[in-house]
Amino acid sequence: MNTLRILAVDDHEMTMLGYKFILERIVFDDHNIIVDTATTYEAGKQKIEESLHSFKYDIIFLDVQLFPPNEEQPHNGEDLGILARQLVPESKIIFMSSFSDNYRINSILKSVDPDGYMVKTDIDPKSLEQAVKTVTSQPPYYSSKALAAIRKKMSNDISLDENDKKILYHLSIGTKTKDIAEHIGLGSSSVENRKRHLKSLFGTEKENDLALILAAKNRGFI
Amino acid sequence: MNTLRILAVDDHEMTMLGYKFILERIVFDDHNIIVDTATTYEAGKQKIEESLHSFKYDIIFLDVQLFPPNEEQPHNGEDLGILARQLVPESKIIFMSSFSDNYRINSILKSVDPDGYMVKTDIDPKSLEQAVKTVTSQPPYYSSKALAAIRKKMSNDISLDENDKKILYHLSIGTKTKDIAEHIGLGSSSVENRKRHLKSLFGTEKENDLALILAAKNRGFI
DNA sequence: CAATAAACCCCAGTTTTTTTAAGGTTTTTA
DNA sequence: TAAAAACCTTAAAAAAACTGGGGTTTATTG
Repeated sequence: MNTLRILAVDDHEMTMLGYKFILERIVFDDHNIIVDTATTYEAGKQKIEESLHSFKYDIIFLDVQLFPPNEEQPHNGEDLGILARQLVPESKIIFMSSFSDNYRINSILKSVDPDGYMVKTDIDPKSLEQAVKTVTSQPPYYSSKALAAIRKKMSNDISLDENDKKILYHLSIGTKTKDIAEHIGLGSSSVENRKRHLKSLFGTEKENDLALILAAKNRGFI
Repeated sequence: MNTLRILAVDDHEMTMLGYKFILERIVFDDHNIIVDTATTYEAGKQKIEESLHSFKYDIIFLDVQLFPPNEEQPHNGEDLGILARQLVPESKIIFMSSFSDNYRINSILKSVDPDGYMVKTDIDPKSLEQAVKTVTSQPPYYSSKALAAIRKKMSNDISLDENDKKILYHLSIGTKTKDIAEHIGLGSSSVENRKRHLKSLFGTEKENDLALILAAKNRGFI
């Protein structure tokens, strides 16, 4: 009878409890599942550090958004994921995110390369169980909506450099062109040129920024 | 009692029969599953065209390799997929491939964007059933090894243009540098430059082509 | 509604990147 | 051991990207 140790980090106490309840009920070979929980970056970090010298977590569930989306966020789930990868590279990491925000998904898949990614609306007892089992035997596990986003990205051949991606992202959150120029260290006419170029890539020449943003969203870039 | 119509195309008669046997046994709500088969591009094409004016196939399974890998291949599974997409865009297409050849996977995901992709060694009654169900309700379905390849691709931030990809591909199949130059319409010193550039991107400076190829394979480009 | 700011467009000059050709050295192949 | 291919360096040409300026249009805002 082995023990499968899971750490779940989510800022909502109640959803945490839900996860714990479901996860510990999973029947998995002759495994005994124990779930630790944390609701903040700090607490999560501490749990992981403590585990270093005793048991190590087999699976770490991380909420991307560890704060209400207004206040200053010193660290988010992505940071914790990067940290966890360094400290315990053998632990499987599964991200949970409320929105299927492609830009975020893409970014996390690159920075952390988690063993699993679940969009919250896809999460239910069944998918959780599937995630745990898949991740331990043959990762990765991506939930249905995550897969749909990944599919979009894989199926289009537009390749953008970092600056183009940043421009798209900033456009989508309403940053002004002149401020975008500052952010990425380019002159504003360069940004204008790149925007024109992007619009031609996405087939929205002569249209407004909204059309560009929508096209980029459809293709999985934002 | 609905009918779910499936077409399976694979050049091996016996595996075809295996698929048919398994697929028709799937219990799926109150669906009745009927499987048509074909063993060549031509036969597959004909079945699809015939279906246009009667029933249409809900799912089309396609083997990528429709020929023994030596002879001249006028058309392969990928071509048939592209054709099927045009003729019956509402049909779900699932590719089956013997090797988890990343270049091929990437190429098919872009050209056809199938609703499913299964590496043959992943295929068994369970995964077939899973594929059929997932693809009809919330595509896509990617088998375990396909997912692993996709994960590699998503998790690395090297972005190559078409020419670089082609160079990598040709290197991997042993095309000579001077011939590569012809193929992609560049001078040979450009190809040499690009190769140097690629080697630096993949961290194999000053090493031989094999090292580059291996690194590119590991990152999911070939 | 007017005034201001931002966005947009076009141009011309500059910088950077990519391609190319040529000549010589090393490695592979036949 | 020749011949072919690959490789490297260099310098020049070509292409692409960036920049700043000036003028027009569109949005914002007081």
